[in-house]
Amino acid sequence: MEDYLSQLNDAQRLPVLQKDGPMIVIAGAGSGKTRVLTLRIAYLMQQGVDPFNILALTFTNKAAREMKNRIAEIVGASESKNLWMGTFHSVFARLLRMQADKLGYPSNFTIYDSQDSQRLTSAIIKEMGLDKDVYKYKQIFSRISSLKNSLITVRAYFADPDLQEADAMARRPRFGDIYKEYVERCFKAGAMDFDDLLLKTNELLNRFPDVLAKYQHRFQYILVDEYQDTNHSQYLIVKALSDKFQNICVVGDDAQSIYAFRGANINNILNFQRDYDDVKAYRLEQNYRSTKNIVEAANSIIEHNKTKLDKVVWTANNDGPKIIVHRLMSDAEEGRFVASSIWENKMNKQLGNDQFAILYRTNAQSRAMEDALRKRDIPYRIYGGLSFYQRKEVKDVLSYLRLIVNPKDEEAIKRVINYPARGIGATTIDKLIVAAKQYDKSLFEIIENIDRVEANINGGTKTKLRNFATMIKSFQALEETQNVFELTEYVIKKSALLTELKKDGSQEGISRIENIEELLNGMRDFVEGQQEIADARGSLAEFLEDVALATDLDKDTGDTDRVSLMTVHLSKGLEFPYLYIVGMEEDLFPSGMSMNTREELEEERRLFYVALTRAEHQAYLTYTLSRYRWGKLVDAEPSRFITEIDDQYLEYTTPMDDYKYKSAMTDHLWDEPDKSKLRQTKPRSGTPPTVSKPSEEQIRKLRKMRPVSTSTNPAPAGFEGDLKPGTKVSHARFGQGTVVNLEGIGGEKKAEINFQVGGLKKLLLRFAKLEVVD
DNA sequence: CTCTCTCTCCTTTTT
DNA sequence: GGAGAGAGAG
Repeated sequence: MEDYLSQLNDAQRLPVLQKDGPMIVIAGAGSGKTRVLTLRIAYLMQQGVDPFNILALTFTNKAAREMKNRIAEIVGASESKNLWMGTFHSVFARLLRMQADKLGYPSNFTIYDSQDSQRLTSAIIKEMGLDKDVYKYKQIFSRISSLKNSLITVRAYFADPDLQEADAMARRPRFGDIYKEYVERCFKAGAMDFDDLLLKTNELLNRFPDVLAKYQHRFQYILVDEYQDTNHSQYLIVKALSDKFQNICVVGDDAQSIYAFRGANINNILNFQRDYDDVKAYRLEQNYRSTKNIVEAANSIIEHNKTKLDKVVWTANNDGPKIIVHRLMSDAEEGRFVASSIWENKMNKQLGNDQFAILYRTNAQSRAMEDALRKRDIPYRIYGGLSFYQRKEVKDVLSYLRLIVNPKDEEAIKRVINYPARGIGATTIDKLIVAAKQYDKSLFEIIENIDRVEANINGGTKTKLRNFATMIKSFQALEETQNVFELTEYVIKKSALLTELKKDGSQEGISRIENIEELLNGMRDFVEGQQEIADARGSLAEFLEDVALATDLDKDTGDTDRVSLMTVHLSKGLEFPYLYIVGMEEDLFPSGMSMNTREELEEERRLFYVALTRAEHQAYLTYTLSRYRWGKLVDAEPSRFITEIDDQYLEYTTPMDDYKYKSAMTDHLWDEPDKSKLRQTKPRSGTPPTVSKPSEEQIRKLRKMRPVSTSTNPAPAGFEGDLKPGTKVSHARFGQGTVVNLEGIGGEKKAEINFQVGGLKKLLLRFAKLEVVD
C-alpha cells in the first residue's frame, strides 16, 4: 500500500488519506481521478473499514469492474468481493429486488428498457384514442421520464396546477391521464423502467424509515464517481444514504457534465459544499494524459463557458504535435481521409489499431467511417448505436425469456404472442387488453383464464391462446433444471422462432440468425462465468438483469486490436493516443437542436471539451462542406468550436476560410454528374481539389501540411453512363445482382436489379452505392 | 388474420 | 437511406 501511495502526487494523496467526513474532488480531465478513487477505497479497507460497508457508484459497469480488479490487486480478491460497486441503476435494482415486496412489486420484476417504455406509451395513446400527431409518444415518454427524475409522481402531478396548465398550453391536456395509465400498466406488468429504479429507491427510503436506517448503517462510506452527471433522483438517494455518517466522497468535473439532456443537474456538483457541513474540497489539476498542446487547446475552448468552477488544468508533458484541422468535400471523403490517415500513421509509426479512435456527435455518422475502414481492411469496433440487445431478433428471444421469469411482462407478451405468427392478431390482443383492464389483471392471467372471463373471443382463437400459455408454462418448468443456454436453445426451437428466421434467406435474415448465435455464445460464457462463483446459479433472472442494464461499452470482446468508433458521449473516461473527431460542423457539432439557449450551447461545448481531452498524443478535427443527412445532400460549414480554439494549437492542412464556395461545388456535382466510372473498390490517392487560390497565409499553413495523403476523388454523382440491363453490380447490403431495367432521369434515376440473394429490388441510383463487378 | 405496400420519421446524446 | 408502423387488399 505504501508503494501505491508514493505513486501519487500531493494533490492526489490528500483525498485518499482523508478517511472521514464529506469531501469533493474536482478532477480535471486526465488527472488520475480513477486512481484516487481506487486507492481511497483500498486505503479505507486497509484502515479497517469492512468492504461490506463501502458503496461505490460509477458511471458504467465497466468502470466498476476495472476499479474492482485494481482494488483486488492491492488488497486481495477475497477482501474486495464484498464491495458494493456498480452503476446507480444496477446497484439499486439489486437493492429493490430484495425489498420489492414492500412496494408491492415481485422480486423478479422486469426492467423495461426505453424501447419497451416507448412502445407502452405509444399503445396507451392509441388506446385512449388520442391524435398521435399531437401526442407524440417519444415526447410524451420523455416528459414522463423527466417528471420521474424530478420525483414528481402521478399524484404530485395532479396536485400541481402549474404542471397541468403547462400541458394544457402545449395542447396536450390528457398528458396526466397518459402518465397515470403508464404507471399503472408498468405496475400491473411487474415492471420498472430505468427511472423507476431510482424513483422507487427514493420511495423505499422515504416510506420505510427502518429500511433507510438499515442501509444508512450499512453504507458507512459512500463514493460517487462522475458526480456532475447525477440527476435529482440520484442526488436524493445519495443524500439520504449518506445522512447518518456523512462519509461521502464525490468526484467529478463540472467541465465534463454532458448529460443535462437526460436530467443531470450540474448544480449537484456546483452546490455540493452547501449540502454538507465541513466539506473538504480538493482539486486535481495536473493532467497526465495529454500533450501540452491538447491540454491548452481544451482549456481555450472551455474558457468560452460562463458556468464553471475555477480550475486550471495543466500538464508537465511535452508540447506534442499541433491539432490538425482538415476540410473535406463530403462525408464519404471524410471517411476516406480518416481511414488513410490511420493507415499512414500505422505504417509510419508501427502502431496497433487500438491506438486510434474516431469520435462523432451522432451515431448516424459512423456509416461513412465504417465504409472507408472496411475498404482499407482496417479492423474496427463500433460502440453504442443500436445496442446488440436491442436488435429486433435478439429482443424477440429475450422477450420469450422475460416471460418465463415474469409472465405478467406486458411488453414481452405483446412482442411474442404472435411472433412467429400463430393466429393471434391485433384484434384479439386489443380484446385481451380491454379484459385485463376490466378484471384488473395482467394479460397473461387473462389468457390463462380465458374460459372464465368475458372477452368476446371465439373458440378457435381461445385454443390458440391456451396453446400459447401452455408453451410458456412448459418453458417455465424447464427453467428449474436447465441453464440459460440450454433453455434458450430449446425455446427458439419450440417457439418456431428459428424456423421463422431460417425462412428468410436474405443477407439480413442470415445476419439475424448470426446475431442469435452470438446471443447463445454470450449465454454460454455467462453460464461458465457463473460456475466459478460459488453461490451463483447462472439463473435466467440474473442473465436478464445483466442484459437490461448492460451498455455496449461493457461488452468485452476478445479481439482488442481494433480502431474504436463511438459517440463523444460514450468516450467519456477513455483515452486514445490518436484521436479523430469528425463532423466538426455547425448544426452537427454543436447540434442544431442544442443552439437555442446558452445552457444548451455550453453543454455542447463541454461535450467538445470531453472529446478533445480523450487524445493523448495527436488529435485531428475534420469537417466537410456537404454531407448526407436524412438521405439528402446538405451544405455544411465549419463548427464555431474550431475557431474557439486558440490558433497557436492548430495546424490547418486545408484552407479554412473559403467554405462559401461549397454551394458552387456541390451544384456543379449535381449538374454534371461524373459519368465516367463507378467508384472503384480501392480508393485512389490524389491531390485534394483546390477550391480557390489560397492566400499567403494559407500557403504557409499548407506548407506545414503533414504527409497525409487523402483519397479525394469526388464521389460519383450518377451512374447512368455504365449501367445498362445485363450489367453485373454489387451492393453493400444486398450483395451481387444483375441490372434488369433502368428508368427515370437525373437524380431520380432508378435501376431494377435482380439480386442473387434477395431477388428483384428497385433502387434509386443516387443513393444505392453500386459497384460494377467485372 | 396475414401479407405487402406505403408512409413517416428519423438524427442529439443513454442508464 | 432505412426501420417500423399503419393502411389496404386478399
